[in-house]
Amino acid sequence: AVPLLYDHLTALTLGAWQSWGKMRRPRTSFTSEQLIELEKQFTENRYLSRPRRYQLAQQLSLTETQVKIWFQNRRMKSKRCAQGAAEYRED
Amino acid sequence: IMTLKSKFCDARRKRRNFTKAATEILNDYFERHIRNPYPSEESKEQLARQCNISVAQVSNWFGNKRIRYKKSAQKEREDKEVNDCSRRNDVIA
DNA sequence: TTGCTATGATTTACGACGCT
DNA sequence: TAGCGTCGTAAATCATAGCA
Repeated sequence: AVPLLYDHLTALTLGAWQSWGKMRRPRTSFTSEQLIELEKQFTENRYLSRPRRYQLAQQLSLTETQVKIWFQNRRMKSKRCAQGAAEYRED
Repeated sequence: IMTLKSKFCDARRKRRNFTKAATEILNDYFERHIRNPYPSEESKEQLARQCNISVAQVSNWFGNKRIRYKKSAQKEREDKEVNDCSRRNDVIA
């Protein structure tokens, strides 16, 4: 089988990721302003509608995909925290 | 970096290294499954019990181990290449 | 005590697969 | 088929533990 340690480095390198169409976006670090607003919106509603996603992306200068993925990751994080807390109570 | 809010609810702040015994168990599993170092959920649970750490910590450990193992292997290959080149240059000179 | 490197945890970005 | 959901992970980065 050998799922071969996924290698993006070979494909990536230098700022050439946009030209080849299907390359992974380099990991960017969101600003604290972006994070604060994303968190605020997340507490309002854990799921995004298309209009809200578009508006938030515009407002924060992120792509809609980045906002969508951020919410997906954020939901996973909140789930991890919840089950971590549950585990702790069982001790 | 490190904004006020995250400063207090970040587990990075209070981490401890795992015990030698735990690290040995994890490393042993990794070496024995070096061709496919992806433990199943059940294996993770077993390792977690043996090491007295959480399943999430086992996942973190394997994630870190895989990428760092790969990087060290890459670096070793690069170094070897450089060595080969300079050895060839020595012969030429 | 200081400065580095090792190490555990967290953060972006996807691939794979699910469901509608 | 499009498209958003979860799950598991790669890779980069963070924060600090721990050692020379």
